[in-house]
Amino acid sequence: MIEARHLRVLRAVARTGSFSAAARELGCTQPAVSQQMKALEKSVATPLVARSGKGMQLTEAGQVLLKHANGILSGLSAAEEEVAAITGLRAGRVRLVSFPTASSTLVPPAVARLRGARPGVRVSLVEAEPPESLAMLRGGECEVALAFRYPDSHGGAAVPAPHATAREARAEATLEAAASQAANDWSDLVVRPLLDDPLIGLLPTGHPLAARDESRPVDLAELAGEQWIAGCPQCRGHLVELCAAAGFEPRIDFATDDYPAVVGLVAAGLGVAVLPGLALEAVRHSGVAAVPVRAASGAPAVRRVVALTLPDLAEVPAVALMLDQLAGAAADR
Amino acid sequence: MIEARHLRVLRAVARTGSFSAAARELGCTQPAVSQQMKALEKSVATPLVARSGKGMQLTEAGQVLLKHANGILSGLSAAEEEVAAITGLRAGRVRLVSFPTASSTLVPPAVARLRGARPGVRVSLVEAEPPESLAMLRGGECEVALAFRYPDSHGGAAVPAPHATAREARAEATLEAAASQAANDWSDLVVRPLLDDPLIGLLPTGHPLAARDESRPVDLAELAGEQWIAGCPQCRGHLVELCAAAGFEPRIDFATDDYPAVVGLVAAGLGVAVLPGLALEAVRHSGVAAVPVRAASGAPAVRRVVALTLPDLAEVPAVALMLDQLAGAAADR
DNA sequence: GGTCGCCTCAAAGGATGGCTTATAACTGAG
DNA sequence: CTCAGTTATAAGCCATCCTTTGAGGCGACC
Repeated sequence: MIEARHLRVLRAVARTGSFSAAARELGCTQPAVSQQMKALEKSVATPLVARSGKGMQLTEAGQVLLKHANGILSGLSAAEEEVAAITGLRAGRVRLVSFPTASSTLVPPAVARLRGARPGVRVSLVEAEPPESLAMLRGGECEVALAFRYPDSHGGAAVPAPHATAREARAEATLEAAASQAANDWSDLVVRPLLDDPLIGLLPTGHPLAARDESRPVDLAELAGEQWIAGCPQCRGHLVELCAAAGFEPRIDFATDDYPAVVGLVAAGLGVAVLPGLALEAVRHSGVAAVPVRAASGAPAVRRVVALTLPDLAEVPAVALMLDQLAGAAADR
Repeated sequence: MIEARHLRVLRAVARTGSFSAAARELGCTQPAVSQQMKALEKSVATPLVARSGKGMQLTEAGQVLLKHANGILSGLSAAEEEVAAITGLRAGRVRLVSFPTASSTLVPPAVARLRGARPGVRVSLVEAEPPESLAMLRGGECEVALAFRYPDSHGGAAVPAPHATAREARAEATLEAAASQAANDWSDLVVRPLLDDPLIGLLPTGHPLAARDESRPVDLAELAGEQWIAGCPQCRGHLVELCAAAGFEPRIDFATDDYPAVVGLVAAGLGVAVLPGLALEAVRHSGVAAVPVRAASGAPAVRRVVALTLPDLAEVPAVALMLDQLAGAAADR
């Protein structure tokens, strides 16, 4: 088997016309060159250099090999160069999958900053909700997935506790999570927390609680008797959990993942709603009152927005930079 | 530094989609593949494969490297193929340098046989006299040189005695040979004897010795009183030596390396000549009598025709085959 | 839920190969 | 003949590579 190292030596020998000079050019000793040439001649089973006293010439086989060596070695250095361009952020690609509210709020400034700092890095964006986006990440269809989860819910721990082995972590997750939520197991992923997105209660402007100071949180229990308008299926599930913790079951008459529709329904006085803060940012919410919501525990209800990637991909500079820019954009709000 | 071995592993991994399958394809164990991939990732300083549970995908850097790997490895195998074609005598080239009388007698059948047996081997022929042809051989301008020497002359031993070191051989040669004949030192070459070319005396048909049985040799001393027509400078020098050994100095009135001219001069009765048998084969020699010549020692006078090559080149199949065919052609006469 | 088969990784041992230093030999020039 | 430059060889050191062995993770199947 011919090795690239052999061809480098052959080229140096051919260029300099001497083993010693080739050794100096290659930064090694002359016997090393001599041995490499001998190894190469053995691997092709034919002499490559012919010596006669002073001078040395390549045999025909040597010339043929040298001709190929030039092309092969230049191809090799081109490959190194191209890879170096990717690692050096002069080139590369990051495919991002985001859920809708993040792609209209967090993603644009992060992508803009990345493109400004590293114009060579191409960023593409696809929208998908968390269960599907994780499948895309694990399936190699993207490098970074934005997702969210509700802390202390059955979706899994936001910050997984350290475990001696993944087996233990898995066993623990099995214990505390339902089988149907195995898709929410992020133990095999790199989780980069971005921000805790506060849940905002939407009330019709005429609602009694809307008259209070808007900065003063509303306890979920205060809305026990209301009619509810729910968002996406996952948000709806979480809402039910939160309300159960607060001691009641919400009466949900409308459910839609179209946030402007939710706002419109609330404004029309058809019920109250709880939406993520990010969702509210992208929607005009005139005609409704927005107030922070406190969970049963007394802490503000939030959903945790995170960026996810595969452990291997976390080492890729462009991916790490994307994560950094997303974290920066999240910190800026 | 990326090595070809790394790329072979990468390609196998990409093709099979699994380290184990790649190991089976490569004929080694799976940890070997794992280590090679790790080494490659270290050498390019970026991850190349991303694993997520079941599947594995190449990272962008991995895809870039794979794209180049295909070209590089195919170039590598093309190089091996082409070199193998040369060593396997399906291709290759032998540049032959010959002195004129051999190129018209020995060379044509030898080349014809070689081309018949190995049509892929290209043979080229250039004519040059021995001192120059040896310089061409040592200078890499040809692979095989045909030359001749006169045994027991000062040109050097026809079959060099074995020496412990080339230094000793050189010292010996220095002792017994004049400095001007250093160019005839063949101790650094591979010498393949082809044939002993008998020297033929040419006499005018009216010459008294021409009337004898043509198969009966003529002693050189019998021609002591003749006028002489000499051939090429080297032949002329040797003639003088032979005559000196026989006890006389030839009277040389004409000297030309044009053998037909020599024959013509002899036929015209302007003198006698001694020509190599090979030279006579290519020249019409009507009008002259050709008789074998015996030297002062009583043995037939001959010149030894040999094929020379460099030790390294003697290992090249095409060169070795050329030498064999030349020896065969010489043996056939 | 448990077992089985497949895949991957990690660690340790042995073997191979590369590089280096040191030495000897050869060539050409002065 | 001596000197400078080059190449080949041998011995020792070290890195690398490959293997074996064991463990853990994952999906499939019972």
